[in-house]
Amino acid sequence: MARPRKFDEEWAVGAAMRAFWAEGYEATSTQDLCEATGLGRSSIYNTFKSKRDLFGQALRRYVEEMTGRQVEILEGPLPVREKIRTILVQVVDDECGERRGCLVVNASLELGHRDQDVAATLKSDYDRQVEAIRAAIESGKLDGDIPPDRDALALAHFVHATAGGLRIAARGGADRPALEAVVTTALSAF
Amino acid sequence: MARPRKFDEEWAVGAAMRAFWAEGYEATSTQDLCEATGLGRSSIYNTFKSKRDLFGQALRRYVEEMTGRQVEILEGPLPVREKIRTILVQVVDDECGERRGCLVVNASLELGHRDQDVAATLKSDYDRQVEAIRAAIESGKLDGDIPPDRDALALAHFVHATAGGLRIAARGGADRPALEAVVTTALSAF
DNA sequence: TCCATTTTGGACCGATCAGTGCAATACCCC
DNA sequence: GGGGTATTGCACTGATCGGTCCAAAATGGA
Repeated sequence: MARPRKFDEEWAVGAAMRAFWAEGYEATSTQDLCEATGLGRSSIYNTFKSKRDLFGQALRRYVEEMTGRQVEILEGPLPVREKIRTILVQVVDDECGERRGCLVVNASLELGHRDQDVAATLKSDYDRQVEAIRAAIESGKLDGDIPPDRDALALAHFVHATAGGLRIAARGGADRPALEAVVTTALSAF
Repeated sequence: MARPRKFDEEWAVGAAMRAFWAEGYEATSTQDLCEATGLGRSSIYNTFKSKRDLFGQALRRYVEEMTGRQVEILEGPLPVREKIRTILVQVVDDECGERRGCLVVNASLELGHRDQDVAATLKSDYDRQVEAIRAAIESGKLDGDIPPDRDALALAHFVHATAGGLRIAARGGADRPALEAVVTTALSAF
């Protein structure tokens, strides 16, 4: 009936996600998006409503992948303290090694306060992460790994905040030993 | 000898600081800076080398004021746990109340990885903050408020990271009870 | 008062921004 | 193999970006 697409939309969202991830929203121009996806401007604007819309899809893709991976760990077989340690160490490795940062953290600061759609995505991802951590801690109580009087929800918020704090600290100049000290100290709160 | 300035340079840096603080570096245009400072473009470029240079001065002003205030608390008369609590609660109030955020956190993510001068300012501020916290904790050991076997430097990195984590969490949608839970939990690590 | 010197306002610069318009293209169905 | 249709490349838009230029204005010293 008509000329078919030369590209896969899902793949394009992934490529855009990596571009936004590396440079941030404002710093990624539509030209950058063309180069990252390999598409022309027309194809991008024909497929996505706007740069903002494409970012929204990229962000949703990101949280789905990343938080999904995190939930896998939290629902896995490790003792709960090891689950938490794994998550925090992953952040440290991320920031010290490939220095990729986190699209959610970047988006929270860059757009969270002025884009309703982004804010909603971030909030629901926040809730999902905290709930997964809380559930893992609760089950840790049943295993006897966590004292039953500890507030699981508070600990979950705490773990999540610690992960964010590690990322900020790394960006602010903290080196790996400093970050590892943060992880060790955070775990001592359990 | 020559025509005198109609404005105070220090005041202009302060006004620019507030503009960058509210909107971020990229999102604050030179036009915004003119309006915030009340100066014309010529005056700004005659006084400061560039937008980047003005930002550098604004950032240094910010860390001097903010970290100075924090050091005052840390060197004050409170018991050390109360010092830490005060600092963390101040972050919570900041984020929940006036929602001003923190220029250091914003700059870390926006410019820390691509501006040498900014990175150096951030790193030296990081070191200054951690050192002040560490010193407070050490003196807390002498007072018997902190067990002497705790690693003061690790705790200092931890406190600093927690403050950053609170800010990220707030931007990501965490409400006040969640942030207060983080503070309480963090203090339980002492 | 007038000169040397600096600041000031505002026009202006080339570059780049997000987004649009359109003609050429390439495909599927008949 | 032609006709209908969605996609594609690319030129183009108006706006805005950071930064420059220059003439007019304003001052203190002579």
